[in-house]
Amino acid sequence: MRYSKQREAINTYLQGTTCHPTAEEVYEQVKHEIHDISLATVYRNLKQLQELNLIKRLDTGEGEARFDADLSDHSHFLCERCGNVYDLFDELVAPEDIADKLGKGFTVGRKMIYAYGVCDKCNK
Amino acid sequence: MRYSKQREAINTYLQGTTCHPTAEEVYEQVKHEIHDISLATVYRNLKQLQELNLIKRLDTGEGEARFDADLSDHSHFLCERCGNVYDLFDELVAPEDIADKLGKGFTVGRKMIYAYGVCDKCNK
DNA sequence: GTATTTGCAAACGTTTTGCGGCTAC
DNA sequence: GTAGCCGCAAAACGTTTGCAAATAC
Repeated sequence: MRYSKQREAINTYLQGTTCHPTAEEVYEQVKHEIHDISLATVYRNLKQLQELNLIKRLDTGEGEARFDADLSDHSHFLCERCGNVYDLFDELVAPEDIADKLGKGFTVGRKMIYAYGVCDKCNK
Repeated sequence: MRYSKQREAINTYLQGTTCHPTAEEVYEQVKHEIHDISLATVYRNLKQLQELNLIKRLDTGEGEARFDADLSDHSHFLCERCGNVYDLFDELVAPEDIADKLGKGFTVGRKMIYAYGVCDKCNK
């Protein structure tokens, strides 16, 4: 894989944020630095970074994917009122637990946990 | 809400299957019974049934949503080789546990757990 | 020099919507 | 009679792709 300032900028932005942006949001942010970057390039690089296991893709059910550079085994909480996505670092279930419960012969590579509700700020 | 034979057929089909079909698959199946049903009607009714909490929508990250009439609190395992979706009925985490771990003020309504790997049949 | 990446525009697949006609009640 | 539903076709949406020009090395 060859260097490109576009990929560098996308990766750097994702590494430095905890806000789980969508592709569109990544595009808007990186545009501040690289004015003529295209949305297609953002999508292409997000896909490559996923394949290199440098970022994770979150399919939260909102219609558009979100991206997360934090590779630690954690879950996400989506506030249905404000739309914020919160990290939940307590490991809730280990992949091995899931494999055990599925039964003999199953191999679990990864898991995604999404919780939905109302956050503390919106509950006030 | 008014009765319609289309909605009835969609709901009946979903209640009677455990295969987590996509909208397209629901359409293909229900067409056996109602030959001139349209895909738009399937989508409209799937959305209504969701809103009535009669079915759940699964966003597995495959690009298309799947639908599940089993409302019990369970998880899903997707085999990345054969594409099958398996139910996992052992309750892995309770919503209350998640709320506890998020902290004071958070309310968790529902959660979705998706595990990915290779199933017993494909592992042979 | 050449293989990879880019921006652009067009295409894609899934889902939603506008509309005029039909149906439940 | 009328509000809600239908089928159809077109639009909308997020995402991917084909292409010729630019870039990394």
